[in-house]
Amino acid sequence: MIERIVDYFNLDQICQSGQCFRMHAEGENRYSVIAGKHYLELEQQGRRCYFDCDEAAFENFWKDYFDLGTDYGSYTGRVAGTDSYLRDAAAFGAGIRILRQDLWEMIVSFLISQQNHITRIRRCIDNICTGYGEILENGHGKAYHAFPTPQALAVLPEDALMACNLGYRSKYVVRAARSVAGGECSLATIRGLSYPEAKEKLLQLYGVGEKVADCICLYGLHHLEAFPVDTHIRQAMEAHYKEGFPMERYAGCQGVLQQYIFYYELAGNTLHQGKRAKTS
DNA sequence: ATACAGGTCTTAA
DNA sequence: TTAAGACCTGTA
Repeated sequence: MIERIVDYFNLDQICQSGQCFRMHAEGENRYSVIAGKHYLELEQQGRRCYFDCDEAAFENFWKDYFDLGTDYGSYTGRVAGTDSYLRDAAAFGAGIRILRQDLWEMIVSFLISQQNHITRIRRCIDNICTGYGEILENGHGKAYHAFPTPQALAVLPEDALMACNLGYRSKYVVRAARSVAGGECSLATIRGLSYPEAKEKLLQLYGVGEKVADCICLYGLHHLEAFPVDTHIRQAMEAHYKEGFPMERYAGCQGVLQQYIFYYELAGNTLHQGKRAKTS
């Protein structure tokens, strides 16, 4: 068990921020995460965070995964004092981090994310993992499934994943798997590219458009200049940035700010609706 | 009930 | 180059 004091780190916010679909709430302040072949349970009490793993696993994997070497105050500190909306959003989601997730997992996850609710995205991903992911065992003897490899999905018929409730996204995922397994799309190459180059490569995958490519760049390659624009961000832009979002001012960390805005729109609105539901 | 969800592709002008 | 339609399915 590793204990760390962490600022700008909030597991509940990270879990709900819509970037990781394999992090689950397990109980009061407890969460589990599966990433690659790794499994972790962790718990947070205020600034104290307890990672249920040994020193080596923490130092070699989880520290990087949660981007714990980065001071997020260096991002929030750049927000213009006059931009009260963005300051509110950054304060609201102050514990969010851009996780450093696996590229292949992000390609599949965000192919599935299109025209979909977060709750259902999670279920879809659970389904393909239990259906096609390697079975592993954590330190406590509990079984879990790794994310399916490109090879495991590449051999399926294009509509096979409709059984996992992917709907019309099934063919996107299977074709992406074939591109990667067949070598036309090299993950290793993409990892070495700049943001514009990586995005261009990703756009060649069937089913990957502007928005999904940006999500993959942001969460799977940690290109913080990627700024995915979805329906929520679009609405926020129309409401608060009619002249356009100041990309130049925030050059190099637009993606982090996008995440604050996204979470603020999503979780902020949910809270709002919750209040309304109670009074009506 | 029913519009819409962390969009993209296809087809038609 | 732009614009409408189709697409699976289940939440809100």
